[in-house]
Amino acid sequence: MPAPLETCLSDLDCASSSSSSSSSDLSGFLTDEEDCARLQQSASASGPPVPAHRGAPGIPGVSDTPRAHDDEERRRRRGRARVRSEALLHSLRRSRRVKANDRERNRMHNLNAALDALRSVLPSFPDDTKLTKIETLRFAYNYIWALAETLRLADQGLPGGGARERLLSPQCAPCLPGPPSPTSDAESWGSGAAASPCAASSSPLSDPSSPATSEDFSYSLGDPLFSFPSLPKDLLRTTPCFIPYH
DNA sequence: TAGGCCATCTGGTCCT
DNA sequence: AGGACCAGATGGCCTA
Repeated sequence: MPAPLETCLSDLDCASSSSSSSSSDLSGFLTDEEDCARLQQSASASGPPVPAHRGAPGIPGVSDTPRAHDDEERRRRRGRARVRSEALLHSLRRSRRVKANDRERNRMHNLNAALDALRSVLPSFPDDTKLTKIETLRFAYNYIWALAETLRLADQGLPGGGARERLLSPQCAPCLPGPPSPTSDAESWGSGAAASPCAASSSPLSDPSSPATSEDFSYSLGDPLFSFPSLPKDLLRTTPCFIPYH
């Protein structure tokens, strides 16, 4: 357990003078434990604060007296100790900052790994373009919505229920990994558009019954279909995702 | 070359 | 008290 910074500081404040035993190894960064150990060693080696020169009453201080010489020496030591203390304090702060940077870097790496995992379960793009972070999030949002909508329609006894048309429309195409499997009910997929804001604003494929081609999936990454709607959260839960934002 | 995206650093704030 | 989280700043790389 590293000693608190305040402890080190208070120790340093008490160190008005210091022996030469505490070398200041400022090259490289020290651990907190090392820093505090050194700081405390420095403080303990210096002893209690040296009282100010009281001088003998009636005897004016003269610089070349032995007492005045001692005072001068103490002042010099105090100055050197302070320089060392500040350097070590800087080193201590630097050390903690480096550790925090390392943790932050690691945290961001974990976040990126999670984003990669998310990309891996999303439909891949025709041109293999790697989605940016924001695109990944928007795409995932849309994709989840499209899948949920498909399930909802299926639960309503509308197998497909026009879902294929909607989902394969230029606006919704990125929400699906590809055309339905050959074993799926092609007829049910091909007919009738469900009443949804998505369907209302989408234009179906020229031939909905045919497998979607890469051209069917053509879109630009900057397309508004990837946008989050700028709507309140509660509205987001019930509103299809394809609301452009500008 | 401007603009977008990204990684990293940094200091502040919140949480355990 | 220390770590997690967050947002701003900065600089590098890439592309239209």
